[in-house]
Amino acid sequence: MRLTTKGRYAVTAMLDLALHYKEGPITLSDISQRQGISLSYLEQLFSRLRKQGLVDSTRGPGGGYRLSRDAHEIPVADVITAVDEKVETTRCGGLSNCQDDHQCLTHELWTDLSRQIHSFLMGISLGQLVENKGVQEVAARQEQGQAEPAETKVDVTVGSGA
Amino acid sequence: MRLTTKGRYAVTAMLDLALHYKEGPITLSDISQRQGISLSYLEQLFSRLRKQGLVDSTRGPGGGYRLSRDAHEIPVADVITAVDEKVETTRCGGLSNCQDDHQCLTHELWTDLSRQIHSFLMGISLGQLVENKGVQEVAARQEQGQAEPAETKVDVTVGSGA
DNA sequence: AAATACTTGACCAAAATGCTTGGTTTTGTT
DNA sequence: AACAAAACCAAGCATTTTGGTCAAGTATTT
Repeated sequence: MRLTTKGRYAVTAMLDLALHYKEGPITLSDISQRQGISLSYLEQLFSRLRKQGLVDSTRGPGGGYRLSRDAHEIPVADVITAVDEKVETTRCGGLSNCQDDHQCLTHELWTDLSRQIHSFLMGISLGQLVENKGVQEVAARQEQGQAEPAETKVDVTVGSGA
Repeated sequence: MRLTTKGRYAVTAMLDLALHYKEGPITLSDISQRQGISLSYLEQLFSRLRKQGLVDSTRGPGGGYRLSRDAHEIPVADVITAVDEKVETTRCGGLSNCQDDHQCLTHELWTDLSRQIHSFLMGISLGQLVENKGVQEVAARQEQGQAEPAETKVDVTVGSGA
């Protein structure tokens, strides 16, 4: 599980898509302007995202991209793994290159961690991010504006709030 | 929070250090041979790790590196952030470059996620990884060898096994 | 037909990666 | 004192990845 700027671009673009879900197909030009990502780089990213079935595309005038399913059904992990090709160059992958136990063991420790990170990101959907932030926005507006009924307060702390 | 191969090398090396904690100072040559990482690359990484106070060094013959504190006191997040320089080129970081709400909002969504990942990795220590794997090793040996009392069976599935 | 907008592929400069080389210091050992 | 083992340091280099440009398509709607 890698997490580079490339993945960030992809997640950002997908979040943009989630935010404008109701407006029908969104063009890459729109995303490019709103998020400050070059159009052609977006094209590369969305080529991958489409092949992974995360987005649907509509061609022709009025066309664009749409999330293939509800934002809550799209884990962040899927977006990230879609854009960076799996070149998981594990040193002792195919070959039995590990003489002593140590190399294999440490390697396993890493993959163990990697697996944990992956399943953590599988548990976070685009929908959750949007919702969390949406709730926060509303809460902030309520605090600034006037004290609305505080029943809508929701615990949105997913991590441990560092 | 980035998560690249560079961070992986660092974590792997630190895990190696944790595993051989009792043997006194560990030389980079040892780590290089065991983990298959080039010596000079290790030097670069450990320069950062030392400056961040994660390891102590001893020079001269018989010298080497040691974890500066117990492996349980070293979160994985610290190791990773130590080695990749913070070039967090946030587009609308210092400048008020965000015209419309959308750009800022999506940006916030990303940093929100990034924060969650960071705090998640703050919750995992090198010691935990070693311990988890240690338990697994023991369990595996018990299964392979002979049916020992099954009370020692422990659920070590931390992720969801993706 | 024409405009729109996705698709594909080649290509490219800049940056990061992982490593090499060649030192210098420090320090224990002989 | 001489030597060797190790940490330290810095310049440079080949490769890959990033992020992007350019150009030539193809499909769809108006």
